[in-house]
Amino acid sequence: MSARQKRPKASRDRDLRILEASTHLFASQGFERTNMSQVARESGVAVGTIYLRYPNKGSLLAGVVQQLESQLADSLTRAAGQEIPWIDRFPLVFGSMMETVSTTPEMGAIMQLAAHAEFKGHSPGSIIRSAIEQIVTRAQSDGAFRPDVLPSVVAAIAYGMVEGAMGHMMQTGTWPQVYVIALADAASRWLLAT
Amino acid sequence: MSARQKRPKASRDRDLRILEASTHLFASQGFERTNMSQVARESGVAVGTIYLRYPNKGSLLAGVVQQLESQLADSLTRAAGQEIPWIDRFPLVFGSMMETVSTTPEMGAIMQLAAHAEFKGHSPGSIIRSAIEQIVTRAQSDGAFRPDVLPSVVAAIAYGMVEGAMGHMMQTGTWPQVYVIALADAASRWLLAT
Amino acid sequence: MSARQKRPKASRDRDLRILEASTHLFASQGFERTNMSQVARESGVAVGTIYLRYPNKGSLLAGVVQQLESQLADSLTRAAGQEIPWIDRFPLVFGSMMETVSTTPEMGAIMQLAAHAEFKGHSPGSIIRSAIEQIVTRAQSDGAFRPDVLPSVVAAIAYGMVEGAMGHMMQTGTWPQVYVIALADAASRWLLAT
Amino acid sequence: MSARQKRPKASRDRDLRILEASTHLFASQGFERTNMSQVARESGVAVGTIYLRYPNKGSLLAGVVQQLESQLADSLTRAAGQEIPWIDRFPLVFGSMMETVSTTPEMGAIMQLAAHAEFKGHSPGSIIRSAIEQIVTRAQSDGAFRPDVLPSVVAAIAYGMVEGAMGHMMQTGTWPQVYVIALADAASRWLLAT
DNA sequence: AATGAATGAGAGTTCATTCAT
DNA sequence: GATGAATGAACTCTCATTCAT
Repeated sequence: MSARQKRPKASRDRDLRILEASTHLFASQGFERTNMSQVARESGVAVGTIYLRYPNKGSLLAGVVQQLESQLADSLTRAAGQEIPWIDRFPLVFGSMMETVSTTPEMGAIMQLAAHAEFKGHSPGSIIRSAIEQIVTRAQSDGAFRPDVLPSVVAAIAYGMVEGAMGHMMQTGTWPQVYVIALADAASRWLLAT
Repeated sequence: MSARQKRPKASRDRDLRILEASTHLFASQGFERTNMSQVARESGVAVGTIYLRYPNKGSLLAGVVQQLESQLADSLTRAAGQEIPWIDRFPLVFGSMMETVSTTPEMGAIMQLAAHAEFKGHSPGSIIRSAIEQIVTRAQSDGAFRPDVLPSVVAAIAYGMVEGAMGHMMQTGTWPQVYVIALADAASRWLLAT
Repeated sequence: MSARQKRPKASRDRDLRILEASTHLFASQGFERTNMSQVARESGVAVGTIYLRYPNKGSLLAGVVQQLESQLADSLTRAAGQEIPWIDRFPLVFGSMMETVSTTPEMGAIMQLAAHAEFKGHSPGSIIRSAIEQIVTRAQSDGAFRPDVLPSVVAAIAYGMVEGAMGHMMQTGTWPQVYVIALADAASRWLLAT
Repeated sequence: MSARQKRPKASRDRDLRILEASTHLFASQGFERTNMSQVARESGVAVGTIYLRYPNKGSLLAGVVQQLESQLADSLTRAAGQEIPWIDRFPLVFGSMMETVSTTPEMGAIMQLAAHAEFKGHSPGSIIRSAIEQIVTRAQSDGAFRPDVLPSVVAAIAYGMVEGAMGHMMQTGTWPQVYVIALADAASRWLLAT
């Protein structure tokens, strides 16, 4: 048992360290200014080891982006799943996102870099947009949201709203709550069935 | 007089050709994959000539971004200045933006690259956000918009909405009008004074 | 006895598989483009196992070259040993060489790579040249060949003739028999005692 | 005049220095062990400058090979053009080749490396073979050579003879004259019309 | 004896920038 | 002002070799 697990564990540790270091470096320096030697140094592995997991620099970024997007999509879906009136759910949903972003400062920066990555089948932001789309669809079938809006278009615009708020927040340092209120306000008036 | 003007004219032509070529190349290939020789070749000038106007590659991108943002901000401000009820102005405002973007295909791509540029005093998107902010402020003082929303926050979120729509449109190829309707709908319900 | 032989047999199998795979890969891709992982994969052994037999990549190539040269030298010596008039022996000798080369397509390619190998005591081609030299010496002492030619020089030049023919044949795809006739013709006139 | 020639001259000097250094390095170390930094250092130019003339390492070797082959083909053609009986021309022809090779020690080594190069339309050795082929054809039409041998096949085999002699000479250090005599002897008996 | 994950030095190539013309 | 040949630091990626298991 210990023999069977020792290698995989060390291996997973390495993987995590590589991903962490990449996230940090890509976020703080951007894609091009980050080089593989830096990632190796910060991960505590050799350059070649990174190439054992990721065939090239672009796919390393893809890994980072996917991980962060999944994380954000999860917190989003969780917040949207609570059984309380939607008018009260909105602040929680947007709050969870803004909070995830403020507590994971890399997230905002990484989202911007997505264009570089080699995404195998999904483009940047698509994981999150798809999560939003599902939430909207369900809310419509529950009769909570207006039926005359297209979930995919709502998802695209709502994702943009959050990104816009995120960007401004990170630039100005404004208190997140301000955006949560504004976002929840906008979304309620826009989407709730009357 | 003619002597004084002849050169400046040729000079301005050169400037424009450099900016056009850069816009095209940055948009289609991204920042890093575009090199100064390409820009020189497409502009019909020598590499050194570009360096007479722009101290480095980053500031060339900054010039491109600034030009495009100003263009977008102009069309936005013009559309928002028409003296018709706001409920009818919204489709025009968003329509003008979406149209500018669809007819200037470089615009969407360039916006994404902004992170690389050396901006002297204003960060990417700020020209547009600032235009929106002015429009909102004026609409509030006219009594047309709810007074209880912060113009700067509205500007950030609204800018995001358009970006989100733009991105989705460019990815899926959906007809712009779909987004214009959705954006105008969302904005009216969110912002108009009741 | 069976216990003592079982392992050696498996071991010899492994050796052969490594040599076969190397021959194939070196011949088709060249020395530098062939890497040890490929050899390991095609041999069905681990990388480390190859290093148990061959201290480094160069000596692996040396092994391959030596094996092929010995094979060619054998067929040469066998053909030259037949008890028929030399005038009839020449076509057989050159025919056997050209045939060995055409039926072992790796041979030609491998000969070219020899420069890279770490040869312990004999340089590329020397096995074959030495076989030719012996044949010439014997033919001279039998009174069949002119006595006024230096066997070592004849060997060098004759080896080159075959190589030249081989190279041309592989490049142009000409029928081997054409070269066999030419080679036998040249050699008879050059070497036979009158 | 001086203004028009100054740059090209400096440029041609550079080209020559690059070619010289490459020839020397490829010959003494082989293709893979020679790296572009070494070539740059020995040429007295920057690495990038080499890439201004040759798009990659392979084409640099191609340039070297072509230059040397042309040189050898020239000396060959010149020697074969003298108006003396063929029986006396052979020693001169082979002598010129062996001499070119002994005085240009890189030549032998470079010939072996040819496989790596990117040849635009002609494969290694083909320049020389083609020169030999022309000589044979003319000698046949002059009635000096036997008409029943194929010039292209003779060229391939004769080229091999010289290569074999060259290789042996360089390995054993034997006096070139020994090979010249043997080669001329072999060629006369093989090719001359009786 | 056999394995194969890990290593890291070293390679070829690019390209922003300079400056003599 | 305009040019573009020259520069060389810096990058990503490869792969022979090792050694703990």
